Amino acid sequence: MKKPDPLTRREREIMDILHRRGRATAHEVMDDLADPPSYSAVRTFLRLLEERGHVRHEQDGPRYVYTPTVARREAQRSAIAHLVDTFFDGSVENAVATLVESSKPKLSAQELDRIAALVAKAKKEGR
Amino acid sequence: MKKPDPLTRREREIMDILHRRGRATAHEVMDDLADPPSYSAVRTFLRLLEERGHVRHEQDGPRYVYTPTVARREAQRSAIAHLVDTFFDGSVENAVATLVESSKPKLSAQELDRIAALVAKAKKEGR
DNA sequence: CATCGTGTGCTAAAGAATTAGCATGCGGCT
DNA sequence: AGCCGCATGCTAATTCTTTAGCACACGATG
Repeated sequence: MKKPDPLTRREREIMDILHRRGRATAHEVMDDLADPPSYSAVRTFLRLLEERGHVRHEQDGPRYVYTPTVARREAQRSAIAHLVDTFFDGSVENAVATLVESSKPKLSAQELDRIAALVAKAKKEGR
Repeated sequence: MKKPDPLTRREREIMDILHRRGRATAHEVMDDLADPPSYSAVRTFLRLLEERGHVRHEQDGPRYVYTPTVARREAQRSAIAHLVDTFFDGSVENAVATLVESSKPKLSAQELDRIAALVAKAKKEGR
């Protein structure tokens, strides 16, 4: 069972940064915040997030480096599931369509080929 | 110019519901909330969201029906952009891969064909 | 070995979000 | 007409977020 434990605005922002970077110190998180509060405040959030199990830290020399506890793969999956459900009426097809069409910079021929290959592979495996 | 005007937790939840449903009354929004507050509170949020331009209402008989002001297409695009940036390192290709692989129920052969067609079309147009 | 720089932990004040309650209006029914 | 049901608008209190400040530890440096 999961307990959603909803994140607040700042917490969400910080988690997004950690997901984007994979791992980060308090300073790095702060640098990535659009409208950062004090260093002290950032650290408080990281500590809180750790207490609630969203984040873990490891010591790197004198400082802490934080990483999300949820595996990247899992985080990706659930983010995508939420997106498809919320904005695409559950239709993966529509989501892919928008993804491919509205991506910028435009996808290169190579990328499109790789995507096509991947779709073909899914089809083969699907039967 | 855009002003982010960050949404709070409840506001985000409510906007998500509106995006999912397209349009909804206060009661319907409330029904979709996992852990709903009072009807009164829900209405307050809708009023606030309207004041800040996220939502508009039209009168339907005796009651208000709310819809997001941002066009669905736009909302989809920006949600996707954020997702790709946050969880896929900017790689549309990776996002599509995860989308196709981890979708459940699994995509049907028909759906995969349509996706392939759409990728092919993008390729043709891209040159 | 004192001092400075850079790290952490904790705490409490300031501010924003979240919530419920009350007043009010309108239409239908008896 | 009076009353009930259901809608809205507004406001104020509570609760949770968000923030900064202070105390302390450790290593490097002069």
